Amino acid sequence: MFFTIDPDNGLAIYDQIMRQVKFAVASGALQAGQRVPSLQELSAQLALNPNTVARAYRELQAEGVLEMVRGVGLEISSKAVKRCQQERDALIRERMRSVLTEARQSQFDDAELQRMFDEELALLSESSRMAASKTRKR
Amino acid sequence: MFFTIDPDNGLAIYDQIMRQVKFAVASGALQAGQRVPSLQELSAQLALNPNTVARAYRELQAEGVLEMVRGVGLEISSKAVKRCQQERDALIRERMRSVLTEARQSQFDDAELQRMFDEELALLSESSRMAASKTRKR
Amino acid sequence: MFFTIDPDNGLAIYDQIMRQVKFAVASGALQAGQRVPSLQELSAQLALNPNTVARAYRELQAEGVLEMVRGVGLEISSKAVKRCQQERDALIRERMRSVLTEARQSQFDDAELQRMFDEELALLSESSRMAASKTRKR
Amino acid sequence: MFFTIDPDNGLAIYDQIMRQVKFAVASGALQAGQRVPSLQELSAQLALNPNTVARAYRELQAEGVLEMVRGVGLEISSKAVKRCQQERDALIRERMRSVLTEARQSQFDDAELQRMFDEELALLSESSRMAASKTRKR
DNA sequence: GTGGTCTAGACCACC
DNA sequence: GTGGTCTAGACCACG
Repeated sequence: MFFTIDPDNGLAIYDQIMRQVKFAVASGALQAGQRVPSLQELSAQLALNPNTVARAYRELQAEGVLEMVRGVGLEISSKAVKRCQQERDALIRERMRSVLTEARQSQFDDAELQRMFDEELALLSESSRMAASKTRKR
Repeated sequence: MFFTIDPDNGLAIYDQIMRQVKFAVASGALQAGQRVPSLQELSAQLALNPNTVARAYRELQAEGVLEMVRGVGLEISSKAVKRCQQERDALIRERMRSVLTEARQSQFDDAELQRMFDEELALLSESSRMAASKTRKR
Repeated sequence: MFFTIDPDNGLAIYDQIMRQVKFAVASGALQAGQRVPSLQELSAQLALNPNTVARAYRELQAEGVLEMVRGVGLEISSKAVKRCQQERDALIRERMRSVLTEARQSQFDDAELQRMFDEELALLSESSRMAASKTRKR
Repeated sequence: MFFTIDPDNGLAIYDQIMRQVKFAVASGALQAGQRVPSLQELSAQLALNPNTVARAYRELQAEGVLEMVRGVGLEISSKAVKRCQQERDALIRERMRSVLTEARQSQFDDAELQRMFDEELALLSESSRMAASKTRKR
């Protein structure tokens, strides 16, 4: 498991950790029942204070994403997977709606929006293709 | 000028004011040279602490969107219009890109994304049509 | 609002604060919309670190008992009252059941239990009467 | 001897073991002089870390409930029975008092409390009757 | 003034 | 070894 933290992100660090855990669960990178890095491990790896990681984990427990196994550590709750996926999908749709709403208010018409959508999608595919070929070369 | 403020928006109130001013400039609702409501007027109208409005206006001055005219008040800078439009367009494109990026990372494929895009756009057109017809009836 | 904290209670201090807030809400001592003491006030009054109080308040927010009003403070959510009452009642009934269950397993019969119940209730009424008369004298 | 352990009980596992041993002594399920399962047996049976069982036994020895008999194992101390019973009774009375106190503070009046008491007792008798008839059928 | 976040480091209970 | 709790004190954003 690798997390990337950006302290200047606007989002609180504990929140970034929470999101990345949920995202990993939703995408299957973290399976139900799988252990999550210990407080000590993760705080060392990310060069953070253990309390910061502890807060993220504590709130993930409160949300039912993580479960504690005494003397062992924290692991992904089996009930969490579906919820994380739904949460992620709802989030994306919500953001899509918000972008389109704002664009419409700014007098963008459908054709312009479709063009912007296509351009960005193409750009994205391009860059992911490049990343993939880069990986292959390694 | 009518602004709508949502205190539970996550965004700071002063930021919401700034965005709405810039948005109004970009869309032509506020023209260059036009006066902006005074601190007292706006804070009273929005039931906000004058400090909050003051901060928004102060930062808009710093960005060159507003200009102080002695004995008159604050008005829209003539240089501001183009910049606000560019800013708005860049912002929307940026957000579109960010949504698509995140969606791709969540294993959405192009077809699904196009479908979601179309659905949300249709929904939006529908609701704006309804709003329009409602307005016509008044 | 007066809270009493016992550091050697077994329960975490932040938990004691949470319970007492919920209890005060359930019993009507704290009304919906009413402000709760600020972090600084309460931590000073209880001689606690502000972080400890902050955690209690943060989790009460997460549970929907408190709501933040920016620049003002935290206040009792209107939706919280009923939930706090139900929570309190369920808790008491649950504990009553647990005591009776354990007593039954220890071969107490109904008559003995009823006697113990009456004795303790009488004792309780006695002591509350004394407290009341003491208060009256002040 | 059958113990039931609930890892998510709030109570520490070693504490649950201690309570159940004392409870069995108080109720006569474990007689004075009777041997208690060995560390290995009990830890295997309950799927627990032997250290956990060891700690429970160690503290029960310190309290004088268990006695080490060389070459034999741990057995129930003869002095333990009365003390366990008293402890149990005091515990139950204490918990009854605590429930009633809290209920009173929550504005329950005597009639309500008596009703809750009767209901829960009836429920309990009901369920124990059902369990008994179930056992008879086997 | 309000709360929010983070760091640093302590002690504890449990396995 | 695991996480849980608390303290002390810093800095920031917001109103």
